Amino acid sequence: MKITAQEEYGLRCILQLAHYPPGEPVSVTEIAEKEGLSTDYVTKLLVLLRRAGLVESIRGVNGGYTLTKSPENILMIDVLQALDEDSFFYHETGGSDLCRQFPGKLEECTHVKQCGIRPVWYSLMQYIYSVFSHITLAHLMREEKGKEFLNKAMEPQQELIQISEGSG
Amino acid sequence: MKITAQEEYGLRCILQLAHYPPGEPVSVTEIAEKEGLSTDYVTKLLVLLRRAGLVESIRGVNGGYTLTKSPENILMIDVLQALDEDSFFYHETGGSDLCRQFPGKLEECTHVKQCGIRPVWYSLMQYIYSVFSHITLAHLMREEKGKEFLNKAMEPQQELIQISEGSG
DNA sequence: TCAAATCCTGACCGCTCTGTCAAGTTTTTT
DNA sequence: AAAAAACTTGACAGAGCGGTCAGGATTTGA
Repeated sequence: MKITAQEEYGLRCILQLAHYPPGEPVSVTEIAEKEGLSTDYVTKLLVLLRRAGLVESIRGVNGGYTLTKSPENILMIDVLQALDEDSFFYHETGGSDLCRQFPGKLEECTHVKQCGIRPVWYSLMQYIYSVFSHITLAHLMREEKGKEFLNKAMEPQQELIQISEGSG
Repeated sequence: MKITAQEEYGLRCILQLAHYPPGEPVSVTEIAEKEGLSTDYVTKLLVLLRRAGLVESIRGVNGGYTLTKSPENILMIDVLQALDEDSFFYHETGGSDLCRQFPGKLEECTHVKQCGIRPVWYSLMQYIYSVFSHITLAHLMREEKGKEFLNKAMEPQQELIQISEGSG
């Protein structure tokens, strides 16, 4: 299980933008310096975020990037999805969609009917999706200042699957 | 965020072994057929599991692989770690270890002192680690038979970080 | 109008991951 | 012994990811 570089670095870049007043564009050069990344790479990441409508660009001298919404209204889930369309937690259903990524070569995935693994992935996926749906850029900024919010965000938001823990 | 192919397929293979009585070796050929994978690939996966001490091999005609412990005593966390040493959730500390994977080029990671992102990764990591530490191969087999156990396994096992959810 | 600052885009290179191939070793059976 | 069934190992090819490069377009300011 891996976090991709695009997710990590892209999230850092958009968080940099959140530190500036709305309407004040921040140049790629500045973000790159602050994060220790190349300007070309930061550009690539911001393009992904722009295509997702999370940031917008202003060209020419004194141009740069700004958020399209206030940090309170930008969800971590949307940022991560913009940076990796095939994220683990981004599968709409608990059905065969989850199997499609690792099909094997059989006509039908061996596990379609009696799979013990898929429900685990699915529950985990739901949980992660829920957590990232409750965290905004504003939360991350508050966390930077030591104002922890995570305990609340990490609480499961729903019943997942019926309990039935018999003896060993 | 991604689940690697090795994690997915390796987990499936060891779960196949769990379906057989202890001491009865299962050949690579048989597992490969059941999962729709090539024998060479299944071999590669089982070697990883063997090196981690989770399965053992018996050579020669009528040989194959068996579990080294009963399914009740094989944890999903150990299987996944055997299949991907660099898993997201397998970082011992919440310190700079988590940053080391995505350092950027600065002398010191920009985020060492005031990082709003790392605490999120760390909390999530702890949660996932905890979940996988409570799920055994026996659980997965019960799940196959429709005896759900997941709700209990998905419950957070500990306080994560101090609550402090102020307004907006 | 020219230079500078800035964003835009696609091609590209190297590395890791995925999965295969090939040659070899061990054990059983006949 | 010889053949067959099985595991062992390392090399390797293709695809995808991570990150760079080069050339172009837009805007501002002198």
